Amino acid sequence: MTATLRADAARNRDRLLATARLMVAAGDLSLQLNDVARRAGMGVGTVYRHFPTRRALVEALADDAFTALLDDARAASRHDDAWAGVELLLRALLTRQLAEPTFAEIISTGPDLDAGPGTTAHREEFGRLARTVLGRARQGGELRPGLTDEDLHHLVCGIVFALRIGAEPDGRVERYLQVLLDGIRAGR
Amino acid sequence: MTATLRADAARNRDRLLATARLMVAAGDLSLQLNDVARRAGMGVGTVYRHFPTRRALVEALADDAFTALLDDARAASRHDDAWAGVELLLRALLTRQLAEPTFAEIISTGPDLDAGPGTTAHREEFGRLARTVLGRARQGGELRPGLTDEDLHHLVCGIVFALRIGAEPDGRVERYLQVLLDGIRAGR
Amino acid sequence: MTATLRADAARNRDRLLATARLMVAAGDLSLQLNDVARRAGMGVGTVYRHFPTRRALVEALADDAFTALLDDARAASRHDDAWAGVELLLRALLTRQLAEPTFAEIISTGPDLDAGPGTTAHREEFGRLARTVLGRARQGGELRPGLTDEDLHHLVCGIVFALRIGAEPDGRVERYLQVLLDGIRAGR
Amino acid sequence: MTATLRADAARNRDRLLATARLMVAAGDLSLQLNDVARRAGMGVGTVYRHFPTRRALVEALADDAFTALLDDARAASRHDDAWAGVELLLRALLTRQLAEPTFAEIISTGPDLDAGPGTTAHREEFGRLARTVLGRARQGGELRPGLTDEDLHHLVCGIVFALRIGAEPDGRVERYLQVLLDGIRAGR
DNA sequence: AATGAATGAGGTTTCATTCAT
DNA sequence: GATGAATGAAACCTCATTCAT
Repeated sequence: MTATLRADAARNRDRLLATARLMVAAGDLSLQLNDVARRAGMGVGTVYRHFPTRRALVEALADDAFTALLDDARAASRHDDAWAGVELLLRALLTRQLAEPTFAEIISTGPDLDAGPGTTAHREEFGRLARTVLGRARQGGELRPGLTDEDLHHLVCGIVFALRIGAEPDGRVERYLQVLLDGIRAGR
Repeated sequence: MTATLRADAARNRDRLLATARLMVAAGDLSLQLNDVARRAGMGVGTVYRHFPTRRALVEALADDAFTALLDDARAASRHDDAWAGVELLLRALLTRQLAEPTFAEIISTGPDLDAGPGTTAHREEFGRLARTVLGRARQGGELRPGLTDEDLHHLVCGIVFALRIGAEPDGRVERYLQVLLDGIRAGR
Repeated sequence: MTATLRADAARNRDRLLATARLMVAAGDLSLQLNDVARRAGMGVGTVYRHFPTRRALVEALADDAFTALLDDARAASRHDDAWAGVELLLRALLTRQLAEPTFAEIISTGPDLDAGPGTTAHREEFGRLARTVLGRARQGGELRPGLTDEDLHHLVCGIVFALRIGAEPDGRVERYLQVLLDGIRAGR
Repeated sequence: MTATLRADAARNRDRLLATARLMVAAGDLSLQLNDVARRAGMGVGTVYRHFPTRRALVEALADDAFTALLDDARAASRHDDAWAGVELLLRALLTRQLAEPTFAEIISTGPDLDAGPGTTAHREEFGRLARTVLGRARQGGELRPGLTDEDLHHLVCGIVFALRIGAEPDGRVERYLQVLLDGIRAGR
């Protein structure tokens, strides 16, 4: 009984997430809960039960991307070459945002703001991994002095923003990323 | 006669702009027209007469900054040293946005979107000046190859975005700007 | 479950229609939706949910009258005497409009104009029935030649208009109707 | 001095009337004073000075038609044949309204309603003339008994309304007028 | 747990009229 | 007399959220 209900609920949740993902993919980042409900063919109440807030829905949508980023970051932290690690880390932070706009919304926001526990945990874990990766590069003198971990985080988010403006031709991603990497590399 | 009347209208317009500026300074970028009216102590109709649209108000607020930027850009285009010109240009584009968030909103948006004629003219003029400045640097081989004028425009807007995230301590502006300048400079 | 809920919604809809009918009866044909909401003691949103447009409300109000007219027209089309059928038809078209001003509004308007599907269907059905009734009279040579179905429709609406002007004493309805009937009858 | 001013004022008044006539001819019967002012290239205040009310403007626009109708009515009253007089009168009442929609608005309204003195005088004069014309026909037994002067007035306005509905092909005016004339003629 | 109708605050917009200049 | 900016009530409509069923 309860089991069946839970299965139903889980199915609903999945359907909601799928619908929301479609909307985001279609360029609708507003994710108004009424809207999501209608397109998912459910009552608004159901949506509010699963995601009491737009933010909660966004975090749920972003979760996979965040998890994937953590994997990337772990790989980066295990890389032999410190600078290669930095490059892997930043590239991952960049491309995960590009692939999932809701994740960009979450990650380019300060840590506070009524985030769910999962998001907060993810964020902290990412902070730790980034510290590792960037710390190695700093110790090796490969990272331009004066740049904090937050600086790099923000700069990558800035690149994401830059890429969102205007059309999306050619190799902008790679081009902008190289600009950033060259800009943050120590020395000359 | 008409002059005096217009003086009144101009005074109202100025008061509206001042009120709106206060709101922006207080962090309220939404600039809802009825809100502006209430805070300025005027009837809604008056606001709508002067600024039929939020966009119109934003453009009016941004106009001074845009004009100032054009001056900066002209100065940059006259600078003896090509690279110094680039630096002046980008620094101006950055700091004018930081000083006036409404200007950032206008300038980080594509050229189309129902912009007023003044804004469009400004934008075109800026495009010309930027072409001059960046063209010189390109010819001198000082600019990283492959970067278009638009790329640089977008990258600066990205830096603005990066700076808006999180608190605003220390010399972040200078730091990020240097990262950008180093990243876009040609060669080694 | 859903049934009960819908019962509620239906009750609200009915209350709205009743309120609107009172307003019309009181001579207020403007039927502004916020007004209706206030008088019905409901939120505006509720009204807009049921009737997204003044037009939708008017059509709903007119619907009963329209249905009744169709019954009348069917009866007229089955009458043995062709001319009696014409008289029944026109009298019904006249009196239904007098009884329900919103119906007069709908029926005296061209067929196009964003009408709901119900209204359009009614209108078409009425057109068919009228064609039958008037066709019989024409074939029997009882209808003044040269008058189209539309002419008669318009003339009846004109009589409605004539009756709306000035006070409403005596037997004006009957008097004007007889003028019309004599005017459209063939021959001498 | 005052003379010059008056000349100016008169010119303004004429320009306003001309503008309003254009608007009416273009199908805009709303005649919002703001609108008229803008199109006439004058301040609203000027319009309000000349025509304190939409109604005042409408009456001014209708005045010529009303005067012309009085001439027609006088001619009708002098006609040898009583019934021909009736026909002239009603035809004039009909066609003057068709030619000048503002006149239709005035004449199809009850006599009271804050009408200006000119309009009231016109209306009374028309009433007298109509009484003469129709009285003669009644005495000759040519007018269907039971029809009052007001009835005929209203019926003609009804025909105007009927003609306004739908497109305007062929000889609708003549057709509807004949229906009316046959309908109101006495006997069989 | 699911539903979706109801809510109503609050935004945008129009317009007839006034009144300072 | 002429001007037209100012007014603000009031219409219109949307939307996030609640809650009865």
